Amino acid sequence: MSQNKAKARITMQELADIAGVTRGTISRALSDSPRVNEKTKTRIRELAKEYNYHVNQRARNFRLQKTGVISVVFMLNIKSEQHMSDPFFLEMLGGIADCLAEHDLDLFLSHAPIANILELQDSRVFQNSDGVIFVGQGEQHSELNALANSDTPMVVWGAEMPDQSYCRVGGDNAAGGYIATNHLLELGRRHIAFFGDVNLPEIALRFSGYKKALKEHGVKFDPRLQIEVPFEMERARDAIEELLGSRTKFDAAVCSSDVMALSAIATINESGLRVPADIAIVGYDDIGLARYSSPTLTTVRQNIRWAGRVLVESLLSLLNGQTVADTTLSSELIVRQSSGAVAAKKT
Amino acid sequence: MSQNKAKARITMQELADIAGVTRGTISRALSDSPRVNEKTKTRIRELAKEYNYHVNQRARNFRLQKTGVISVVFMLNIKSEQHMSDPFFLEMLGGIADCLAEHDLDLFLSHAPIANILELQDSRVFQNSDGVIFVGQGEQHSELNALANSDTPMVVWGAEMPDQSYCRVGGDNAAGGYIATNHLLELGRRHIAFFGDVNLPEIALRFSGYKKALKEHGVKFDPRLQIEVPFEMERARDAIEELLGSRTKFDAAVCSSDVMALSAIATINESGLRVPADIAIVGYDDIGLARYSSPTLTTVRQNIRWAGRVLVESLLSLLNGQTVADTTLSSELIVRQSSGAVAAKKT
DNA sequence: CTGAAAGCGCTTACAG
DNA sequence: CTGAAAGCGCTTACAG
Repeated sequence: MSQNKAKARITMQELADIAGVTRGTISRALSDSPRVNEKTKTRIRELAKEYNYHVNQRARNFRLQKTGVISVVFMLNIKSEQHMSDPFFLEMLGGIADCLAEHDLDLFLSHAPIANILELQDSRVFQNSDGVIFVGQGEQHSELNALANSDTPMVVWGAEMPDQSYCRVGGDNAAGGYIATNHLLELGRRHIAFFGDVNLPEIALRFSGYKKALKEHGVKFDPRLQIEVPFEMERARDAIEELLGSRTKFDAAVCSSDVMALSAIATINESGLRVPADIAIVGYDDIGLARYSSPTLTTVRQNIRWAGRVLVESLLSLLNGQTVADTTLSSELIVRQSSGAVAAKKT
Repeated sequence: MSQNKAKARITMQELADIAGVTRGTISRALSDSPRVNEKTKTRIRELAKEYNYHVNQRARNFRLQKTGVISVVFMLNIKSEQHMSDPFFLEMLGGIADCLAEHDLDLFLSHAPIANILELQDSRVFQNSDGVIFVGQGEQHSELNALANSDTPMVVWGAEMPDQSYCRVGGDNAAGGYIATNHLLELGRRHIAFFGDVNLPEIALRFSGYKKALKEHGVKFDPRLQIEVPFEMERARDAIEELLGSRTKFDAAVCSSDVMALSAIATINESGLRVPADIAIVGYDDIGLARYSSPTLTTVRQNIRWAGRVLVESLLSLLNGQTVADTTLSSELIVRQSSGAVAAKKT
């Protein structure tokens, strides 16, 4: 803080004057260079402490032409009005932030929904950081490719894509969609809806898993049960209410996120039906709240916090000039009450 | 991105050479200084576009001795293991981020729980930013005072304190505690528990409101019903289970956050009791999820996103050298199902 | 209206 | 082992 008067920050030159050496020596001593005398080092370190001197990191970073900052861009889907406050994003952010902190890196958060990420190229988002983590692909896979091809150090959370130029970390979405659907089929459900926007690559893969499970169980896919439910809560309600009102028969739903599942449960309850007795629900993500909702949520677990760590470590390797392979995190079904496999302890 | 080869970034000097002027003129033209010829300005702007030149914001900020960054420090309570992923924090972060974006400011997020904020003085958190927003006071009111007294530009979300040197924005906690308790009393509840850690200034004020309401209704305060429930979910469950196991009679609870309330509801359900029939619950904050839980949550609304904006605007005024008054946002009771005032549409 | 020059606070090859 | 000097990419008084 430059305005800090009480503990006015001293400059490297000033410390050099006090120590009777040049800035170069101070700089080397404080970065523990082998090329400076141990005695001098010790003396300088002590003086630094005494005068409360600390290297100005901004000047250092500027000189070094690096920022010490990693940008995180959440690819909020504009159409579905997803917010930063979506628990999935926030848990991911937590994992990323913790891991960056361990590496002594700062986190720059890009906020607003982004129409075209290529426009970010000239913004602070890119200029202020050493690399970028994209969470989600939105519908901008080709733009992400373009960025990666222009040598932007970046890593992307999302679905595996053909012709993908960027380093990707993501869940096994096809398997996730499959195990969720399979679980419901094994519980005897036959009219299973799929809630989610299949224009998003991850959701499309889950949808393929859903169809595969149906097929294996000899259940014919009913297109009326594929609902493009948006991630945003209010709009999710509307979509689900519409389905309920349509009288299309369904006894279960595979949702694209836990938030969507919670929204579905609330909407279903209001219509007078019960979860899981009338309609069984499986979520996706296993956000912290999933185990605390009523009923508790059966869901496909993505280890979100760990995913955040993998994203960071992958990016750092990339920045170190290493080649980094994609990572696919396995998907695991967490069985709780909402799918009807476990008896709810009264309700 | 310095590594960006495909669209190699051009420097101001290079653009100056191209334009046949000096850097000074480029600088002035691009910042729309009245001291440069309109024709020259237009020409330079066009060249900038043609050569894809954009002012290096980091050099600019360095030169200007400002960062264009605001730090946000969440005063996570270590004891109660509160996480960044707490929806309250995240919604607050959303409000702050949106408002900062409008002012073209970046957001630096400090992550880890902080034992002593004075130690932050020499970290990047402070060095990398023009000002700091603290969300919560934790138990470090005097340290916050010390920081403010050393001229750190800062603003704090929290409770009004005597001898407070910093600019504060916060809810009306005493009123909030009062209206929550009063609501339950008017519904006929008489054994109302208070869940929360009264060592935190905000919670202490809500607790005073709780006691005031009890007194007005002639209900004697029962210390066994004041439970130091931590914010963290797992630990909240433990505390609530203990109360349930103790057989201390209670028919309602005022909670210190919605997350705590959701935790309480889940715990109560598991014990075989029902909300609100057996135990009525009132939360605090009105997080997004409050209206989607089952039962939906009666809660004391804090307009969190707006609060984020007020924090930012207050800090910016401070940075402009203005004197900024504290802000107390009013508290409003949002009545939903969990308090038993509204009939749940079946359960 | 525009140029020449200093300087923000560091780091690091180059000498010695 | 340490110093003198250049330079990261800008902005802005000071001249003219």
